[in-house]
Amino acid sequence: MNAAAQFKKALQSMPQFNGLPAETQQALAAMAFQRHFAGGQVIYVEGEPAESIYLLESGWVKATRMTHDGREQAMMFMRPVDVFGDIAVLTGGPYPGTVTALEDVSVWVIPAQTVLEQIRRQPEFALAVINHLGRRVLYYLNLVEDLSLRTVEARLARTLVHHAELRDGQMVVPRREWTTFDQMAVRLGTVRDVLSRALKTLEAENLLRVEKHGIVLLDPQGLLARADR
Amino acid sequence: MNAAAQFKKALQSMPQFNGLPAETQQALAAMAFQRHFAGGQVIYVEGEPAESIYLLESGWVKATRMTHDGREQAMMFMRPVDVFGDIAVLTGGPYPGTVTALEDVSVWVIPAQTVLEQIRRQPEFALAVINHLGRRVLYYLNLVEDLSLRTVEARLARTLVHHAELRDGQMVVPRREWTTFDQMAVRLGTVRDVLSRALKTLEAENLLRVEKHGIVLLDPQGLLARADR
DNA sequence: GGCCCGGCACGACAAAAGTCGTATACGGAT
DNA sequence: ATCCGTATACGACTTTTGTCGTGCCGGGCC
Repeated sequence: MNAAAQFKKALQSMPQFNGLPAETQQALAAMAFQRHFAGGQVIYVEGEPAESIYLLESGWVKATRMTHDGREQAMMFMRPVDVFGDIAVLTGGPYPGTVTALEDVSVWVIPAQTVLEQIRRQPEFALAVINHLGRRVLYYLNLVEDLSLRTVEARLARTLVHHAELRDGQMVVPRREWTTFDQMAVRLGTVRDVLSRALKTLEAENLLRVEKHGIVLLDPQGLLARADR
Repeated sequence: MNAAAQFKKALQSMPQFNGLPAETQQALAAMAFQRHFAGGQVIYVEGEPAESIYLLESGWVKATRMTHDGREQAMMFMRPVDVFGDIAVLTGGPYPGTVTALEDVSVWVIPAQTVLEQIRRQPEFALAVINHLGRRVLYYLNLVEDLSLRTVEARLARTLVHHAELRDGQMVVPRREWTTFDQMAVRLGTVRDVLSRALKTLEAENLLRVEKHGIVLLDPQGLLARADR
């Protein structure tokens, strides 16, 4: 499969960008090129001028912000297929956060100009972008609500249930190589110690069990009950 | 001045929506109608199906989310001229938060259909909407960072400096009728007591002075120094 | 004037979140 | 096997945030 075809396939696997006009797909594919990053590598840094949009084809990344004193808050964790760098390009500003590869990733890099041009040209594409941005806002609304109105324990319970998968009859949140407690804490907007405590608390109540390959949710119902407050 | 002209004037006073194609302005104006709400009145409730976008012409409103137990977090405070209800319409879902009039307000109500149609028809308009949504995301990124990485005191210092106006040689954050400590607390994502304490602390350090007509910033520099951490 | 009520001050307390030091476990490199 | 670095465990402690009760103040209203 040639590069353009591979790119289109990735693009189409995003619900929002499925069914775009052929011309748009073609135009984007023509200008996109692939890049690879190793785990831990920084893809771009907050404040850097935005020259391109990224389409995440494989591997996980995180977008974060940091304070001068080193505390980090994850804005998003992303997995294939998702887009990042979009906000900066579409508002004409610098990147608003830093994106780091959590494992080996491959991305498609699309020049900002190409995207903006297609938005002008293709109303369907513009609508898709609008829809995509709207979802982003919804996501952040939820994040704000979470951070402001819920305890770490509640956030934890909530995201666990949300990310659980069914594996031989059990609800499990699988653990990846890069899923350290530190990373989980960054995602929840806290620090490792606090996360660890919350996990212990829930474990003590037989709501879940922490194993090396993942976190087994023994009582999803009970967890949901803890997901408020 | 007739209604359509008045509407267009309001629309143009938003930087993002200034310079839209005449056809778009006309189409929106043709379908827009005006409504008024008294202070304290709810304009729409979270979860309600979204049938229209609102253009805020006069008065302040807040968009909030609440927990079952009554704690409230402001997503945004808005003043003329701004738009709300947009996210729901553009993503095709229900309203993601509740909007309440803080004082007497007048708004223009624009049917969802009209907006979506113009987006399809006018690339310029689509771009403006995209830009607008991008800014929304940036705003929420900052809010997330604030809530997660800063103390109430730092958030307070930061928003005070940010909203201060110069009045006869002094930096002042004017106080409106509806600006109770409770509302300020909702904005900062905390409760009145905590806000009150933070205010006292800063006052004790001669960084500001709380007066009935507003909060005087005695030392904006010093406040900025407290705006981190 | 007297009354009521919303808004706010203040102090005591409780809970949640964050910090720190030390200790243990495990996996990979030498 | 040993060494070493990363990840985690655990307990003590501090800070921040949230809650509660009481009480004061000032404005509107009868």
